[in-house]
Amino acid sequence: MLRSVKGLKDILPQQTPQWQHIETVARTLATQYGFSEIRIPIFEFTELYARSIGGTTDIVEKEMYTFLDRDGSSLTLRPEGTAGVVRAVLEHKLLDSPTTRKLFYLGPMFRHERPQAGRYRQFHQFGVEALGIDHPLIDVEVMALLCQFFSSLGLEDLTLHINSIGTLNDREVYIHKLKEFLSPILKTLCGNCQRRHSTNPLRILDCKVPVCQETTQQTPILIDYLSDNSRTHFQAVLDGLSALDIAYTINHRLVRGLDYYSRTTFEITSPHLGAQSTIGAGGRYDSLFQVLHGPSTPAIGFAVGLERVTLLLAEDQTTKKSPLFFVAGFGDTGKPKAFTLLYKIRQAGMRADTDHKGNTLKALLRSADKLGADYSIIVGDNEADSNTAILRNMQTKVQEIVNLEEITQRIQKK
RNA sequence: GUGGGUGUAGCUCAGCUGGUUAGAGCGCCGGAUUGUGGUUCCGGAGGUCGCGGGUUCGACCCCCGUCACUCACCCCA
Repeated sequence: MLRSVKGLKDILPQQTPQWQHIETVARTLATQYGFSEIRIPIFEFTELYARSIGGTTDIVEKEMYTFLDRDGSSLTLRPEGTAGVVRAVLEHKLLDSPTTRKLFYLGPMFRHERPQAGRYRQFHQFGVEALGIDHPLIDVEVMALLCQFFSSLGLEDLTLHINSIGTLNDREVYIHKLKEFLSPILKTLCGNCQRRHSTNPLRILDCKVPVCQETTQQTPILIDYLSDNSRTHFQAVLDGLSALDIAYTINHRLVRGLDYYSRTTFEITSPHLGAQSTIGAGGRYDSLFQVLHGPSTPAIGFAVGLERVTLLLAEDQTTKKSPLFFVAGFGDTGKPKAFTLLYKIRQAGMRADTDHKGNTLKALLRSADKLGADYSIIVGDNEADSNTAILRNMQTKVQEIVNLEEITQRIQKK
């Protein structure tokens, strides 16, 4: 049997109402907060991601779906949204208009990871990007939107973790201190962390190995090494969150994985998800524009993993649909008349269906029942001859005879 | 890339320490006379027991390999 590719999921008809709901909430809220939707390509030149995400990150090193185009250029399925948005913004000079500096997107991303609960090779993200605004209150706005998105969906028990990883300079100073502190006790750390010490020392902070957690209790704290600017900014963000009554936890270990982050970083976690507990995360990326040869532009954004959101949502997200009319036509004259009627009802904007195979009233009503019809419209030869139809309420079994010409008008009110 | 768990009907699962025709519930299809569904009753279809090899008189069951799914590590949304 042909199967789907590993790590890819079909979203089946039972689940699409839930997805539509999530997407509607995302679009509505983002719009309320002043963001406009942008739709960018699903693949880009590999260079874009290599440069923006960072050459030593796992994403770039081993998780990208990269392939050669016919002319030999290297293309990559987007592993995240920010890089593409920034590219599009630069390409179309969107920074020049105040109406196109706050953008949001919705769509699939691709990473070649080993699938796991809440982690897929094609997954969907809802993300926002606020560009060109340095003010700490935009950080607060973005986090407020993120929190409101989750609460609108009815998610509970979530924690907003926040930290500041400072500017590149701040971090250099800190990383130096950190390595200095860890050097003498390096042997006590796990093998992974011993390696990280030289490659990516910040990551040691969020190592889950107990020994490492223990020893890193005593390490210098990043926010103690922030420059005055970064520190003031961070404090203003925290004050802003408090002013809005948004609960947060300062998490000194929160260091984002992508190279382009700076200063404010945040993450929302749920205790109900197993190992992949982060459902949304983001932060500032003030230097990304320059990395991509654009003008120096402060920016902040977040991305939400939609599959993880669906895992937290109640299964029975039954969305109310408009009533379904089942047209039950049978007999030599009834059947054709019913088919025209079916078309007319649909043209009038109502939801209607039939069963072409059913030739007896019994079989047709059974089909109506299985399709979950609210009303059946019965057109047998008798009805066809008198130009009428029987309108049957499937729940109450109440029936009435309606003239064929008036039927669409008659049921419009149902 | 590394490790653990699982793999029997469309779905959820049963199948005793290896023993011959592999079962149940749900679902699906059909019937219970003449133009009225859901309930009930009756009947039916549907399975290379993931795949390949081995041990055995005999394997769904034991062994090896392989694939798939799944969870965890790594990392991330």
